[in-house]
Amino acid sequence: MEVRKVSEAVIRRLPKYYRHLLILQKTGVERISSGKLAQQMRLNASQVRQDFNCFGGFGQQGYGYNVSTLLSEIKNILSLNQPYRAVVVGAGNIGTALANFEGFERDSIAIEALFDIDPALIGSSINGKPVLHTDELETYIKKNGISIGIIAARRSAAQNIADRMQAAGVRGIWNFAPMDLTEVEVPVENLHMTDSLLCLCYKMNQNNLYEE
Amino acid sequence: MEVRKVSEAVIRRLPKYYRHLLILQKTGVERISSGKLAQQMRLNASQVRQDFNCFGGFGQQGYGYNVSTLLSEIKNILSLNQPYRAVVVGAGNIGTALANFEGFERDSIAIEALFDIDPALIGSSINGKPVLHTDELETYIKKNGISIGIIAARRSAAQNIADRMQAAGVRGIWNFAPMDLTEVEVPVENLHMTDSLLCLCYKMNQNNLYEE
DNA sequence: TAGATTGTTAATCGATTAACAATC
DNA sequence: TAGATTGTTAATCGATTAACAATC
Repeated sequence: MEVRKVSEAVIRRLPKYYRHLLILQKTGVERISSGKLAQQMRLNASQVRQDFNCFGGFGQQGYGYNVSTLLSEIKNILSLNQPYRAVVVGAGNIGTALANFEGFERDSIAIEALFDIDPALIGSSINGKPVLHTDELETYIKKNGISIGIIAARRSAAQNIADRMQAAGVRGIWNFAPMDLTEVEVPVENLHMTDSLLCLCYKMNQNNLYEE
Repeated sequence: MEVRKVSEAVIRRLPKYYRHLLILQKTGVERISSGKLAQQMRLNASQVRQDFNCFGGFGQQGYGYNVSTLLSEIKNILSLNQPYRAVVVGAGNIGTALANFEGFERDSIAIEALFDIDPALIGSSINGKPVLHTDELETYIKKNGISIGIIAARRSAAQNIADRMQAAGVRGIWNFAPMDLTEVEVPVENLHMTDSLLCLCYKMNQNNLYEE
């Protein structure tokens, strides 16, 4: 299975396929054609086939795709067959919400600890996860084989945290701080909540009909 | 200022311009060229000019763009010159984080109440915002002129909530539930946190160099 | 005026969609 | 075998980038 440059657009669709296939499997659907899948997900059948063929052909002419096979292939493409250990820096609203959220566990992504500089928080725990002083970040990452660093701190601290996470050896950074990190070699996924909300404000005031 | 179909890609860049210009203004920068702005934001100068020209020309040949003017134009494009009242359905992790988050207020977006069906939560308040029973959703939206509905409930409830929000008159929906809403006429912005995390997992396992 | 930089048209690049031969 | 549907190539569409005349 030879993987070439996969476009960002394709990558962003992968979790959607994954989600949808999980539902299909749970519903007991055994096979699905690109046409049906496209219809359900509001995509184009050609696009679905093109997407899958970025990673090799998982289908069978005249039959379609076996849901379980496809699901496990996509799970594999997303590298969800290995566990991930994560830490969150910033035990504020977002950090707390993430620590309380159980949904990542299905994908074997476990938040193991939080870090903050607020003395009132240090030593406490959130959903059973310890809140430690940010000074201990590097040591903890190294000692516990943490591969994902989550930045849920204020903007002004984000770059420094990213640098330190990277130096300590994380393999990826999930950034909630509303800024673009620079000089980071590991992959960064930004999740800027406010940006999304502002896009909504924009769209709310366009008189375009939102009905493709 | 004649506005034609603005592409999704352009729309998604608008909040980033807004954010960056806010910083420039705060730093006391008075004017900026498309070239400089592009460099700072890691975009292309032509792209920057094209983007702005979707909405009319805000610049001046030989000078560039006045930061304050440009900022206020973009603020205007994003329709941030009006206040928005919002409610959140689902007073779980995400709902609580949103209610506690003060960052939206700068943009005059105020979360006024939360809704849930858990009797243990109803009657309480989060960051001064009441948690009400979801049965009261429609009444509240109508009575208080709520324009944004935020869905932070579980997947299985999301479509129903969306339908009810829309019927009650919200002008836009911000959806955190991991599913695609259907039959909604008002604009919907999806924010699927898990999708973003899964994209990170994908990228963490590609041996591409992430260094454009 | 000369230099800088926009607004805008044209060229390029990439992603989506269509078409169809291969084949289960 | 006939029908269905993939994998894949070709066509189309749209977004990004380049180029440059207009003009401050």
